[in-house]
Amino acid sequence: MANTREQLVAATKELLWERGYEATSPRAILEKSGAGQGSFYHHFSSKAALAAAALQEAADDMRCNLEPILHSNAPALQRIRDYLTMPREELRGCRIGRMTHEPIIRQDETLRDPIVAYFSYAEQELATVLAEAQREGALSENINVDDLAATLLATVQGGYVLARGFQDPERMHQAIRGALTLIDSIEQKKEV
Amino acid sequence: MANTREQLVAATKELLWERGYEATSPRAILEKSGAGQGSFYHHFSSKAALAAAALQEAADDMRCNLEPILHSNAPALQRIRDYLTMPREELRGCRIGRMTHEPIIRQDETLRDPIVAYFSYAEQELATVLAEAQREGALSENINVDDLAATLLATVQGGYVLARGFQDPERMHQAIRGALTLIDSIEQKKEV
DNA sequence: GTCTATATCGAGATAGAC
DNA sequence: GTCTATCTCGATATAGAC
Repeated sequence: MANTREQLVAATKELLWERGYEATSPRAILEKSGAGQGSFYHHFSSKAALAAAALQEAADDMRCNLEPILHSNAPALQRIRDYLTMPREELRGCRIGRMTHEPIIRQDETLRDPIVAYFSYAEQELATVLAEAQREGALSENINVDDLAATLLATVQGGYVLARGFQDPERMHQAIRGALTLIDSIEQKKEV
Repeated sequence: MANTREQLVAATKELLWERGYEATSPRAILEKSGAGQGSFYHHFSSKAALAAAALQEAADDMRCNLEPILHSNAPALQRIRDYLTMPREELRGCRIGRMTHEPIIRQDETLRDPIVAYFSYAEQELATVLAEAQREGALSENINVDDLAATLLATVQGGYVLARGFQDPERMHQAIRGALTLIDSIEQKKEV
């Protein structure tokens, strides 16, 4: 079947999310995907190659989730709030962010590429929307939008870390609420 | 030697920081510590037990680093800034935070305990200092200090994630700068 | 393209001598 | 308390038939 390959990738996406790279064995991938031993190494040269394909897909998925939120019709600062409050699987962690501490990604460029690509995209997009907010007069021109974009991204990533650490989704919500409060505080209200 | 145990723990602390739990093998611990096979299982019943001891020490170390910064003579909000800008090994990641995505911590309470303890301590301390800032008149009473404490902690944890993802320490600094800007923006200056 | 068999290696732990 | 020998298992990959 031509889509055995797809099933391998799909299974790997799930397992990488749940367990990370180190803890995901070819055996587990075969079981989850229903594929056989031979198929694995026919379609991919190694576990790392399969993981790279899976991570690439995961990053693409995440971009697709982000895109409509940051490009809606809402005022720019509202889109930032929408980003912060979009639904997340707090306890599963970020599919991309959770990979950053795996030893492998320091050695294997192809595995780090999707991570860099996603984070670059997200930071860039957030910064763009923040710049729009400045043009709309909702945000002071003194704010460095690149820095703030990084802060927002970090808050979300750190929110996952806290939620995982405490095994409690509320911990991420708390961090997000704090960020929302800060956004509220610096918003420049229009005269009425 | 009585301190073979200590050397096992010290080596494990390093390896956990560098590679995490899954990727740290007993073999590597033995090599790094210079201890022998027998010593390992004499002093500890399992890899998990040794890791728990090592994590506990790491968490204690981190508390010791935090304590003087958050209890200095500086004004409360300055102590918050000092926390944000304290030196960090950006590319190594957080010894505690990096563990949160390891599958094992969902099952093993003894491994999650030091994580929960450290994060609880940090959030609590940050919230206390923020409340002091409110009493000093530097911070609006409208701010929920628990939420903001979580946000700051998350920013640092997320900063590590970004720095690791990009393999670039500057990414954490960027996130921190954004947070500092937000703190500046909400600070209530005293009349002169 | 997929299957089964097989190979190599290291992980994690135990046993019993010293 | 430490050593060496040993055990079992799974991770990762290869080989060659179908």
